[in-house]
Amino acid sequence: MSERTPTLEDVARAAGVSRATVSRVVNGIRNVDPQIQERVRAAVAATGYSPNRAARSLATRRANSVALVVSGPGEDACTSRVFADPFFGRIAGGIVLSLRREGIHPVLMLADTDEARDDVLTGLRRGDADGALLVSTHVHDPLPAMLAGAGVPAVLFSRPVRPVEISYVEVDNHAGAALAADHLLARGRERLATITGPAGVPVSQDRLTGFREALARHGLHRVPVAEGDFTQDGGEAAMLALLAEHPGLDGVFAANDLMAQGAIAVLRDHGRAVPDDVAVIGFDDGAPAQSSRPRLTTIRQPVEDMAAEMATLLLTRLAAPATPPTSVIFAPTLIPRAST
Amino acid sequence: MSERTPTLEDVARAAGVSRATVSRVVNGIRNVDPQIQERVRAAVAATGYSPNRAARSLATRRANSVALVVSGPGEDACTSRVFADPFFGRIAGGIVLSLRREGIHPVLMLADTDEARDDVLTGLRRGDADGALLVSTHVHDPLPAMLAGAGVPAVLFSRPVRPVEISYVEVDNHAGAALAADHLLARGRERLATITGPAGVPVSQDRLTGFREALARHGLHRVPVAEGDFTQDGGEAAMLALLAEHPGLDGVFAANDLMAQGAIAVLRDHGRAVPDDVAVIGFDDGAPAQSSRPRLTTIRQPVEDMAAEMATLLLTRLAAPATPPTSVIFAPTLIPRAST
DNA sequence: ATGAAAGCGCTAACAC
DNA sequence: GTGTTAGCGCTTTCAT
Repeated sequence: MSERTPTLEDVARAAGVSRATVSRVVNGIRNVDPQIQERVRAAVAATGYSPNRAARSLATRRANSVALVVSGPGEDACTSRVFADPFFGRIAGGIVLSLRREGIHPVLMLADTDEARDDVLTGLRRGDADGALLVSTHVHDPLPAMLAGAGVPAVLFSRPVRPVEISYVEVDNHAGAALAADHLLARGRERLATITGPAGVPVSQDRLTGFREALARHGLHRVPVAEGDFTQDGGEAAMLALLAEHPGLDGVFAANDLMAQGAIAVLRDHGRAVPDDVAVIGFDDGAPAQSSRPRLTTIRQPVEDMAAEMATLLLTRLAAPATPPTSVIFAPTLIPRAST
Repeated sequence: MSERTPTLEDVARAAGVSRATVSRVVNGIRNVDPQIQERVRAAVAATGYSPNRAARSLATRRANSVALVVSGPGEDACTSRVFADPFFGRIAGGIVLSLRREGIHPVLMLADTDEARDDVLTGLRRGDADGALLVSTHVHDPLPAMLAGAGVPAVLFSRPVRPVEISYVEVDNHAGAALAADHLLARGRERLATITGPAGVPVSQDRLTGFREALARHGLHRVPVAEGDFTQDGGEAAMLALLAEHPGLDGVFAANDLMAQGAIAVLRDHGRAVPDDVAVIGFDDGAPAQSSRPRLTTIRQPVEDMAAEMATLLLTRLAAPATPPTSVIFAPTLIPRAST
């Protein structure tokens, strides 16, 4: 009838052994007589024992948890919108699923201001979590460097803008863009243009150069470029600019799906049928691509797999702290749909 | 040069007082001489002290953290998609922001299978987290009842299907639907129809009866109804059915934005201009509503505020465990855009 | 192979 | 007001 949750002590008493022995069994340490092991296991079941995290953490000096930190721009309105980005959702899902196999749950942190970043860093150094999985939407995010500097084990989604000694996962953006170029060309499109992400972001640059180089291999040089910002509105504006300069274009590669959607909307407004008059291809293959009209041909990033790999990389690093930073690059795939 | 993080003991020594006094100052407990308080504060700053969570939890028997549990259907593919739902993202954002003021970060848990639910419950009972914020996408989710039964403090987003003694926040769905009805009528639409969410879900039912009753007040009875499932595809199918039966309709209320988008796509495919021929209004006001073409008129749920309230309710309950379950209902607002 | 005992860093009675 | 002291529940040498 006691409300107290059972402790090691209780199990030990029930099994007629010492706390140390129970601890060994619970933690799967060898050198315990099989007979005793059995007795202890029975006692654990009988008492309904389950180890206390806090006590364990205190003794081992490990939190046994990792932080999932979202480092946004901090423009207030955007702050909570970061989470609403389906892209983040896919990452979170992949991470949760992967971490769960190890029985650990991520702690959600938001690093959207300098103060918040300091708090996150302080917490991590103090050991609130053993390491961090970082999703940065901020171009010049100082957090990766801060974490690396503080020696906090961390893994990024996407290569940092400035080289930092830190692990990360990334899709091969260059190859993905080439896939898009080849696909448009294979569809017989020749007057191509592209809508890029914000300049200065590695992802944008890689997709642009990948696209350009693939076209160059086919003798196409000087492709029209308009800069977007990865939002639908940005895509619309860029498409307008492109159309004004090159009314005869017949194929567009947008550096992400949202901008592709914006481009399609503008094209339709200007009487261009997609894909009959103009073919459009995006990048990501998130929910927007699958529900847009027409369904969007796109370059798929295996986001969930990448997120799972982030978790794996971090856990590996935690298990063997000497492991040097590692990066894993994933292959993109072409998903042909109705927009090309 | 020591790598050890400073402890209370270190601060106490530096300030020339006892651990207890430092603890009091750190925890803002009165009855400490202002002079000494000052000395302690200085020592804290000098040593760079920051309290150890595990030790504190062990001593207070409180984890000082809350769980954010997502209880999905467990159909594997859907599992990680739960997170990709922008709706969940908005909730998560609101919760993180609200919790942060208290210096606490939510622990993300996924309860998508019976086993996972048991694990979550076990962890919560053991005190891994002091309480739970539950977002359930599962219609007949057993978790709310499990939590209530185990006496775990919890707050739900949305009223549970079966009445359970548990706190929750909810938008006034009935009133929201009435807003939609009144708006369509005010726009001069008279041949109305509605696309509902899955039958059996309180949200669906409330929105349907709210819509019906508002129309009835204006003398309109027997409005055509088609059941959807809150997805865009479901909305498309429902719209097709509606159009087949009632080709002359001039206004549609979809129980959420995604279905409204599906409806718009189908209407366009069938040569109906929106809003000229048919006005469409949705519910939620998430990202889809703001980026669809035409921009979607919708009923806004203040999701972020609701999420923040969830956190507040839980923290209140944790501070005063005797507090009975409370529910807070939020007012929806009409957001007129281009689709009506 | 097992047990005894010393902490891990903090809080909370209780004494003064 | 402040200090002393006894744990919180677990891991981990160190003996045996």
